[in-house]
Amino acid sequence: MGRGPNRGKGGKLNRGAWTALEDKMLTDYVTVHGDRRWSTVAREAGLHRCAKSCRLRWLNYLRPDIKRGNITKEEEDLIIRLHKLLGNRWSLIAGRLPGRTDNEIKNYWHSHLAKKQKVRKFDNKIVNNQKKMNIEKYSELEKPSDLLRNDITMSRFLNGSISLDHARLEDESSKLEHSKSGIDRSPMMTVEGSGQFKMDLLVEDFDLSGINIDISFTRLCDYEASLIGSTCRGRPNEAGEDFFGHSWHWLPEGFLDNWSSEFASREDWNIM
DNA sequence: AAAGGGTGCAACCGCCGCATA
DNA sequence: CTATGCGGCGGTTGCACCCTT
Repeated sequence: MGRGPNRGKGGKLNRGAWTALEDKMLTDYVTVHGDRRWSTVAREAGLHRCAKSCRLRWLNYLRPDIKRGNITKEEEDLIIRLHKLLGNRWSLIAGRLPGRTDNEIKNYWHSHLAKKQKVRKFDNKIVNNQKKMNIEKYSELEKPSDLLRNDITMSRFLNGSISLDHARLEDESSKLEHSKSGIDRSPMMTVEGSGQFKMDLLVEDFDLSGINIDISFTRLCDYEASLIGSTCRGRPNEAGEDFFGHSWHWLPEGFLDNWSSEFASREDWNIM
C-alpha cells in the first residue's frame, strides 16, 4: 500500500508502508510515553522514521480510538452537510465524527462524494434585506425548528454574535463552546442559554422552536448557498431580489422583531 | 486468462502558525 | 525582533487491488 519504500534521502530513514514490527514498536512506545514530542518519539522508539511519519501513523491508524469499518450512511450525511458548511477543513469535519480521521474523511470525500456534490457558490453576492421578504406562515410547516436550523447553518463562517433565549439542546453532550475574542476554529458552535459570542458561527443540534432569537452578524465570509436552502440572510438597507430565485421560508415568531437593527456598516461586513 | 484502466487509501509533501530561545 | 523547530493541516502521490473488456 502507499508509496514505495526506502526513498529517503541517504537511505537513513524508512519510508513507505509501515511493517507490523514498526507498528508494534511505535504503539509500545506511545503507550508508555505518550504521543507528544514526535521528534523524541521518532528518535527513542527505535524507529528509523521521521517524526511526521510517526505522528501520521499513530493518528491515522494506530490510535486505540480509531473507528474501523465503512462510513455509515449517517456519517456520510454528516460529512456532506459539514462539507457544505466548512469546505475542505477536514480536521474540523473529522472532529464531529468520533473515531474518524481527517485523512480518512478526505479520502472518502474524494473517492465517494466529490462527484455527487455540486456546491453552488456565490461569492461577493449581497443578499436582501430580509425585512422585505415574503415570510411564510410559521404554522404551515411541520418541523419549524429544522428549517430554522437549516436557515442558520447554511451561512458559512459568520463572524458575529448570537443571543438565544431558552434554547433547548437536543443533544446534551453538545455544550457551549465559544471564544469571546477572535475567530473560534471549533468545528461547530452550540449555544445554551443566552450570551454574546464572537466566533465562526455554525449552529445546529438545537430545538429552536418557540424561542426568541437575536442575531447580529458583523462579517460574512465566503457565503455559500445551501442546496436545501431557499433562504438567505439579509443585509439591512439593501434592496434587491433574492438571487437564489427562491421564495423565503418562515422565520419564527418574533424573529424579525428581534433581529438586531444594529448592523455594522457596509465596510465592516468585509465580504470576501 | 490476461491486459489495462479505474479506484481506494496509506503515506508523503510543503506550507503555515505557534512556541521558544 | 528574529530565527528555529515542531505540530498540524490540506493537497498530492503512487501502489495494490478491483473491475471491465
